[in-house]
Amino acid sequence: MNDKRDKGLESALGGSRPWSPAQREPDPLTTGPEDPFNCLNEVDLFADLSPEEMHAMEIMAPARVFRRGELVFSQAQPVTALFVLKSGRIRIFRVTEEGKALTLAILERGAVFGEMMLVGQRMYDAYAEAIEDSAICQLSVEDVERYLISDPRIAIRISRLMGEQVARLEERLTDLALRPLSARTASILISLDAAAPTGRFGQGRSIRLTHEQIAGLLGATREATSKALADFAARGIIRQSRGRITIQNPTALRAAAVSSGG
Amino acid sequence: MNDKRDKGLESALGGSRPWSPAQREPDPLTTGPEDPFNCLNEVDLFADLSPEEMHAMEIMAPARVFRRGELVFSQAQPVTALFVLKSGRIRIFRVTEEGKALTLAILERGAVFGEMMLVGQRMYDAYAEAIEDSAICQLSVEDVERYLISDPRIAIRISRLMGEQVARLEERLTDLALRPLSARTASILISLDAAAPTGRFGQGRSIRLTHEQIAGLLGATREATSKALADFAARGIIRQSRGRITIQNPTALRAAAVSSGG
DNA sequence: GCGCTTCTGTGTCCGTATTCACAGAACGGA
DNA sequence: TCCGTTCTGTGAATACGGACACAGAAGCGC
Repeated sequence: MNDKRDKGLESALGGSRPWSPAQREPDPLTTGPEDPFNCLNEVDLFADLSPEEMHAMEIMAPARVFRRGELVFSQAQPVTALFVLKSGRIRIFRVTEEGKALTLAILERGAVFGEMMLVGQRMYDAYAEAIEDSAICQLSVEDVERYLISDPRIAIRISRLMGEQVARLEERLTDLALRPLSARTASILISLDAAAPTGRFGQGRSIRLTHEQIAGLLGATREATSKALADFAARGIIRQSRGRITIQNPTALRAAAVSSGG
Repeated sequence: MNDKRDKGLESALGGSRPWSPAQREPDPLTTGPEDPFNCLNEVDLFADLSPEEMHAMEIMAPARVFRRGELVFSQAQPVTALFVLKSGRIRIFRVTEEGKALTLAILERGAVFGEMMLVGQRMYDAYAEAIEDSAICQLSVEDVERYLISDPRIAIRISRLMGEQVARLEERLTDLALRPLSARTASILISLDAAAPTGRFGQGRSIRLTHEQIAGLLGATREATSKALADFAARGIIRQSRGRITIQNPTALRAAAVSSGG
């Protein structure tokens, strides 16, 4: 039975894993402590803290680098900390016994995860994988309990955070239940675009995900997702290049998100 | 476009609505103020309040009766209060433009809803319908803000509540995305049974929902749901009578919930 | 008991999305 | 430049569930 699960996980991770090849990029991860983004700034959750408090927290939060493909947590290494994503991107996903996976979220820099711990929940069956090399700060459970949960300013932020999450999940659930794939694909492109890190300056926004990653978010197969995307591209609604999608015609995309008829 | 939406809602409510026929039951709703369940006891959210505080809140919470089929809130009458379900049952659901509905929850006595308001969210596209005659207390936004959000004891309960909700939603989302209908049906029977109000005394537990209501929770059609249930019944896993399901073989049901193969 | 309504059981047809199976394209590394 | 890997495109067969259409059963009101 454990074999089965492991096999499942392996395929959920995308088949044969290339843990091996060394990284190419100049590795902006190991920049010194003078990094402008010192874990806790830019994180909504801590927005109410004074600079001093922020600094105190930073000291408690050791950063660690995860290579692309590495698991930040899993069932084998369950969540014992609150994570803050300093750089890179993380994919949160769940896996069934059969080895199928659904991506719950793809997080960008500044995101907090492992938040379920904050509200007395376990992260059932959840995995977190670095889809790029990522630097992550961890706050231990003890520190979190001492400094965060007790702080009413933060407590209220936690509530809000959870509330947003509930709203997003309800939306996704109804979409999945009631809308055809093409419409869901359009919807997700819209929200991914909105969430996308504002490209360098001005526009140039683009969604940097592969079809497979998008499929994982949609709860659909890669092939079906590719088809939907190809269709949008053919209609000039989006433009694609390898691992990158740019929205050309937001209006048409919004229309495609509601009307079932393609 | 408004016509369309209204039509959609109507069918989501179950086709031709029987608002008309007067109720039959001896109406336990209009019992006097000495009702043992005075809105706020038995509600987790307020568990930390002292009897005096509880009493103070009760005074602020007028109860109202909703007849079966009535809408507690909708887009037309958006949420402006926190609701506490005193008796009866409420179905929370969402509707798409096309008039398809997904049930987010079916609430039993003691449940709190409209909680999104507590965390600064609107209830987008959400409706609440009484599926039985129900008595509901309402706490106005102002009171909620004054007495609940500011109270750290309650704030922490709110966080927990939202956390549970997130966990449930994530579970449902992955189920819907990755599991076949038969397995989802089994799963939902298990959780409905667990959540079912403990029948009179001892066991005798049973799920009091129609196939259509279950289908609404599953995000499937009534027919497909009926088939799955009929199959379970044929295999002796459950026993059905009109609007009521009893689990006969929990073990087999749990097995059916995981294995995709019938 | 009678009649209406709601609920449940099936049965057929059909459409969307999955599965499986390749082929070509893009990119990175040697 | 060549090679391997990862992505993307597409096609055929299949399956699961949806849509539609009834028929019988169970309650409820009268």
